[in-house]
Amino acid sequence: MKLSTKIRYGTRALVYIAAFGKNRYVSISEISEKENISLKYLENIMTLLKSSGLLRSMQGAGGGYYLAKSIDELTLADIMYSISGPIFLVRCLSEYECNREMECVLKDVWNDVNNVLDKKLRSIKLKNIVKKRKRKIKSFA
Amino acid sequence: MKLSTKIRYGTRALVYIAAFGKNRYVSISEISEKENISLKYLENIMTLLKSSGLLRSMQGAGGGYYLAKSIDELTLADIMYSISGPIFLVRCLSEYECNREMECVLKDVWNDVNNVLDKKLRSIKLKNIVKKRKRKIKSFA
DNA sequence: TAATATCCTACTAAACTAATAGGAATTATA
DNA sequence: TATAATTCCTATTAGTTTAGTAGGATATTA
Repeated sequence: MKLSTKIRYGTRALVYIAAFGKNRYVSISEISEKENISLKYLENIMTLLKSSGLLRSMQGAGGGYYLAKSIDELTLADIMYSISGPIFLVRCLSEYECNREMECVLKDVWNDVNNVLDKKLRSIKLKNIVKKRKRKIKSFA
Repeated sequence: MKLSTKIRYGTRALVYIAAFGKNRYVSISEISEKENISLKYLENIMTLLKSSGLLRSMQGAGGGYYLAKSIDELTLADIMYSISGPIFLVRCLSEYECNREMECVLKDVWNDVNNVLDKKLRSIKLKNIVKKRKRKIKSFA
């Protein structure tokens, strides 16, 4: 139940782009430097975020990444699912293969927990995080 | 974000004991057989549950395990924490070592998610699960 | 003393995580 | 038209974690 570095770094990258990438492309090298994340590793992560449609990109000098959707639309759930696939606490919630269904009550229980988690993740939008960030920076000024 | 087999098996074992272990010792071999879990592996798991105080045991022939607390008290959170240690989605929620606190807003965000998850897990008692189980078995009768 | 348990200490194969490496393709600009 | 800056693509790898296995010591009952 630990978040992977991919999810943590990926979220930071998206928050960075959301905060500093208005009307411009943000390069991996910039994010890597400012957020202190290995360039090459971040590359892998950006690829995931792009191929699941959260980011778009522009190649070549002056190029970089930009958000594919509005910051009011993108949620933590989107980010996590893009990077690690949909979250199912137990496999039987997605695939079928349990032969103990008669006796099994835990499926419903885990499903319940899963839903609570999912709902929470969906409720946290990139916009909220960026706002929070601005308030925080201000309070230090 | 998948539950480990230890957590899944451990939970099943506890539910089994809660359901069938009134006023008697339940052996690992019985649980192993009825729940289809490798005996030796289950042994490891039971040790974890015992050493964190959820189970007590009696050695020797006729011995086995029994709940150390009431089924009204034991929650999913207890079970998960006993097996895998306290759940912190990100390390900075437990240990100290982040040098980016000034800019970091994600700590609060993850903490928020963490709390929601924790609260949910604490709300699900072994008693609820056993009740659910009985209802289900009844409905098949 | 035999059978049935837990208890204890190790070992191991497979999968997953967190990177790293090298270069090809694309684009802006000097 | 070079050159620099960028994404894109394909691999490889070291380390960690997971899921399980193995063998025997110790305790208890009958």
